[in-house]
Amino acid sequence: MAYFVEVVLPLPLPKTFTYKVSETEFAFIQLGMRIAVPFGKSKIYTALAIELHQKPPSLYEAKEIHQILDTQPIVNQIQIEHWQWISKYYLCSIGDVYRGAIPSALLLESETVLSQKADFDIDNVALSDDEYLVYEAFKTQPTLTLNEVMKILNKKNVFPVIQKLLDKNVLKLQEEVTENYKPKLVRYIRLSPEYLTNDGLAILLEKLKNAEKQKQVLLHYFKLAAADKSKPISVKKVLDTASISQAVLKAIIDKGIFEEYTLQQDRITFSGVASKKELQLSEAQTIAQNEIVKHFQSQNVCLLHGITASGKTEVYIQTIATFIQKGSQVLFLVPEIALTTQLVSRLRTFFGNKVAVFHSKYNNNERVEVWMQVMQQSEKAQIVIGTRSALFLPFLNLGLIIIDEEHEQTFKQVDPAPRYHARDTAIVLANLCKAKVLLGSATPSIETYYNTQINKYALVNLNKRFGNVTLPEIELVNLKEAYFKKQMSGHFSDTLLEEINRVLANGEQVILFQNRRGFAPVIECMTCGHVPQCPQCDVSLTFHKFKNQLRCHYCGYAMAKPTNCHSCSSVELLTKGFGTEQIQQELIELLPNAKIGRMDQDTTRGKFGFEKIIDSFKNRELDILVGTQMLAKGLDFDNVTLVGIMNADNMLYHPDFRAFERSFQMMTQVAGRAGRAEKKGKVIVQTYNPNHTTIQQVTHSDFLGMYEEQLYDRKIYKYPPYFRLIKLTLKHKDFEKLKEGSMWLYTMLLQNLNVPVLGPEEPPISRIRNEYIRTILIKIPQNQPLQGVKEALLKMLNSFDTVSQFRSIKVTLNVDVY
DNA sequence: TTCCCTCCCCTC
DNA sequence: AGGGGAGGGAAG
Repeated sequence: MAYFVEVVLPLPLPKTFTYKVSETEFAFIQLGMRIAVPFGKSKIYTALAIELHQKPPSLYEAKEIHQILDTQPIVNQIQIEHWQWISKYYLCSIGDVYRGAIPSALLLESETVLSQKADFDIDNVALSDDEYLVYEAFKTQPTLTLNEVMKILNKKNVFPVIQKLLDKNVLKLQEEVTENYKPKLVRYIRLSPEYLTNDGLAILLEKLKNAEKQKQVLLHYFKLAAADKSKPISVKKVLDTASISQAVLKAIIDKGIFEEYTLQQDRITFSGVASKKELQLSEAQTIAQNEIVKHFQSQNVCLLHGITASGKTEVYIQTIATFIQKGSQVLFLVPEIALTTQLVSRLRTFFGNKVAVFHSKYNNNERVEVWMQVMQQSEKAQIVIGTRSALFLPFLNLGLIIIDEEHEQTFKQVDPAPRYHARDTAIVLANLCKAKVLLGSATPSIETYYNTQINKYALVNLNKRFGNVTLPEIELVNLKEAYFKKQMSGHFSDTLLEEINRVLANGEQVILFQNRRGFAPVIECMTCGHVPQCPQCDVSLTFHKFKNQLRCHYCGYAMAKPTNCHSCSSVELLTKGFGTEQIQQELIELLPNAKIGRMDQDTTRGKFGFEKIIDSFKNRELDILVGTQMLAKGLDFDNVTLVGIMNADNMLYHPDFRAFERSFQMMTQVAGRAGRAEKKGKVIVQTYNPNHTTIQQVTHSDFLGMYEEQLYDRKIYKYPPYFRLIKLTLKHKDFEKLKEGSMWLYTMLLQNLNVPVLGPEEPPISRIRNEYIRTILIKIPQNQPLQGVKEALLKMLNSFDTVSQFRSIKVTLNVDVY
């Protein structure tokens, strides 16, 4: 009887693959275990077992597996089902999902490594020519890979030679697959047991009479031990907190006074202790929380629409508590890593050590640790706070998923596949786990709000700001008028400057919002109008003042800032537009006494870059914080009473059906940073279009007005929630071929799909890294079966692939493009 | 993704 | 003729 295992490979391949296993292996393997398999000529991949069967494949001979890597499944059945849904819905391969879902430390690397046996004696053995060549190679290097052997022997099939060398005891095979994950070991010291008594102590002091430095170590150790009796004392801590050298410590350990020992440590630890503080909900919060609980009896998804600073977090915490009591796991998704820090400390105040964090800035080993804790349903990871990828953790007992700032576009993955939306994918996961989903936002997305209106999701409103702080007053400044009347200094209107001065004089803080990083986007020649372009992409180069460079944000191309125009040699070059860097620069000149910080992608690189800026602003080391949209995301600053939006218009006129919705969300969110705690806030919006409906809606906090208006537009212009969108992106180096191919595909789709198809369109950036780009947009009406259209689409793409001249055009699919 | 094969172009 | 690079197909 033959036995087989069906596996998923971490590659973008549409199929699963069949491997042969022995009867013992067949009995041992459980679905969800990792299995190393040979694939292709020489590579070994970490595959995942998803089916066991006894049907021999008819068209080929199945290869044997290489090795079973686990003793327990590391992926559960719910996950596999979830992945299959993702792959089907978002039109990608399950291998893509697998690769994106698993921490890469669990995907082992393969490389067959040969090394020479130490005890081999050449005189006793006769070697053939080939064998001798391999033997010789070890004189120049300690190890050889299979590929290197192939090169040395200049042939493909080197296995017979290697086998002979193994038989003749010339070489050995090293472990081909190495586990990447390494537990972290920490060195600790403790006093040797014989000195633990009072007598012992006296002897000890006597012993160290002449070793002043070592006595210091001892005393310091006692001090640390007294500070926290239960905590072990690490070598690092001793060295860090006292001026003691490694050598002194080593000496005292060598004397037998201290013992050294190591413990495996969790990489992710939190300082500070949980104070089981009672949560005080306001009346409005209590009502909202009760409503949520009530809705969860009949519905699986509930939207908490709470205005900025209404205290949604307290409601979340209270809701989490009800699930924690039942012993369920809770997943808390946030749009940005940056938001985890504040949130973690708040949640830990109530749930102590039950809170774990998972996001992409964690390194591989840290991620594996959280993965394992979730898998073992460890208490340490009963609540997981994470960004979208935390959805893929191996939950088995998930009770609740919270998605904070539900409207954020960062929940949608753009590249690489799987291009999933975390909110929608979470709802599917919750269904598989029989869990509930709580969405929260001050500015819900049109789609989500629509779903509450058709009773697909429940809706709970929270309309009062916490502590009854009133909403900030919003003042519009007409830029056109201000420039005309010369009431501007640089990019600052007099109104804004006056307010900044007033607020600073009160000892309060200011946030300035400019949704563009860098100094100035482009450099233009005053004489001929020439703007330097990227040689590989269809974009203007961005000026970065700090490095005095022109850079392409798409391919990374960089050049020194030219001193004269490359087109006409004029030296009159002018910067156009402005970013956060320039705002900061102007402020320094306008307000030389103010301390000004900047928060954008450029200043928040690194693991703790973000925290540093946030903390110094919180601690009032900074008076003014200039930043991009990062500022808009649920951060709490209790001393900010003024928010300035430098230019409301550049968001408004994005060529995107969501432009108004997004502008509303962003401005409302930024405005919400003003006036927390007891202080009333003020917001100043500088714009060329003070009468624009969206800006008026922001000014009057008119979410419903925005919703109704946008919904109407969406219906008329065929956009979500009335139509589902699939965007096809076609890329090729040859402009003509791409043009022809995209037209061909467009025509095919239009004729066969029976739904609106737009395109083929040249996107605003029509060339990146020397590849031309075209897009096609498919709009699927609500009443049309989605899967049917998707299947037809895949069929069209298949026939596109059979046309030989188009085959080399790369097509990517983005379902529910955001 | 990786590898191998084929085809084509360029150089010797 | 031979080497090198690009493009296409297959992998169990």
